[in-house]
Amino acid sequence: AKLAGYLCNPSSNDYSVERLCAEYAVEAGGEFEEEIYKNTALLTGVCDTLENRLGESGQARVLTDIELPLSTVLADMEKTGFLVNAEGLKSLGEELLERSNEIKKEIYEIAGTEFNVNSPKQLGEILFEKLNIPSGKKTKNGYSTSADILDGLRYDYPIVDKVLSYRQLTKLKSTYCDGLLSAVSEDGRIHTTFNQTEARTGRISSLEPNLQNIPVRTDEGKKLREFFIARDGYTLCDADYSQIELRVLASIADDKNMIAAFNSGVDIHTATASEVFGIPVDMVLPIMRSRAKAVNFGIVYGIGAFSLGKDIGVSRKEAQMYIDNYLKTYNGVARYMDNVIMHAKENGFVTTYFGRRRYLPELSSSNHMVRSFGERVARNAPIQGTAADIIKIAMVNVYNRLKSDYPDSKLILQIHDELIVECPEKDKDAVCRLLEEEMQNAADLKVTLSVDAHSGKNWLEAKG
DNA sequence: CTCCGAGTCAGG
DNA sequence: CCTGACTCGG
Repeated sequence: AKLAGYLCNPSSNDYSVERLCAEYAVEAGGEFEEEIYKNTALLTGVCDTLENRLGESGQARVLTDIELPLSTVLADMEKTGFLVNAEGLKSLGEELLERSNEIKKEIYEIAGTEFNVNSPKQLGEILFEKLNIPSGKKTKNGYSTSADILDGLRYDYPIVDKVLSYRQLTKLKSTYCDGLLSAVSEDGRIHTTFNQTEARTGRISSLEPNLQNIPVRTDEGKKLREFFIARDGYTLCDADYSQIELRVLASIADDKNMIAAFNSGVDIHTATASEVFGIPVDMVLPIMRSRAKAVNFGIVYGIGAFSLGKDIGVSRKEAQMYIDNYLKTYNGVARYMDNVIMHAKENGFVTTYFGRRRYLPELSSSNHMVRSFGERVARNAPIQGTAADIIKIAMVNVYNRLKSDYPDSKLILQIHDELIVECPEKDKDAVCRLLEEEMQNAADLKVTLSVDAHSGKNWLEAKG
């Protein structure tokens, strides 16, 4: 009932039978001697209603073929958990504490006073009032001290550089070293909880602890992944989709140029730059690729010139020019983006390739901000949601094949476009091939899905 | 002591 | 665009 309720309205936040009965006007009817009989009647009634709704909205298969079988897979993943090297986490935590304390002292010296660096309020006062560093005003209660503001000041003001370093170290220490350590169970493993009815796009989320946001982008953060390990005699196999969301976009927009770009085998951002700037692939400069990459991301997110300009540090006007050129190159994407909003305004919802819905009441708001938000979501949700559907299908298929062919191998984690299996060492190559095959074949799109799989004794190594 | 919003930052 | 955790401060 909960999963059916989620599919009927993924924007809700309570799928209890009680709440569902209220939402869909289900009543038990008659008198009941005991509470449990009444609850059973309500549950039966609400299941009938939801089943009908799913049939009418074309989501019956999303429930029966994706979400219900997935729930078993997720339960098994939670139960299995991920083995960690707790000693390693602990000593890294101690090292981070020492280093952050050093930096904290240096910050106090430059500031000429001791204060709580972790308090944005106090930090803002020190930096932008006491030290008169130019501020890029913002926030309700004062100055913004966020990384994107401080980043532009770090080379001119040593204290800013130190604050950013301090923040990085304390983040790693508190959220990851301490946070993960407190989540290690008796068996030495971390058992996250997967929430299957939280994300409005159809993704799953991970909490207590969140294993879907373990650092990877910085070298400092990456080290953490060495402490996520396979048990003795076992290996980790890690497989991830390459550019799944852009491939989904190329396919559902049926954009001939973007499909050709993927089929060319050239790195997609380089290929995009080559198309947009009208130059050969080998003439693409790093800055051009970087711009093209930002636009590719921006398009997937449904963002406009304002956010894009802010992201890549150019004017709104210049950003608009990039977007215009991009949409001229990928005119199928342009057509798709218009159509999806038209459809959404007509029907009040958008759908993924597999029929999953998201309702968008924001589109009929009289508030421009709210409406624009609705339009960005309308552009993004089908893409993000289709990618989520695809990896869910892959997970169910991987789970079934492992269970029959490699019963000692276990799926242990999903991170939106990535799957991790812990398998006996001798099976690692076969399991990598299995992952690649099932992930690639999870959906038949107009662009082939590309998957890279690697193995290793720890997560960092298995990432390849 | 608990709760909550805001700010910040980790991932996709 | 989609999430979750930690910290501060009320």
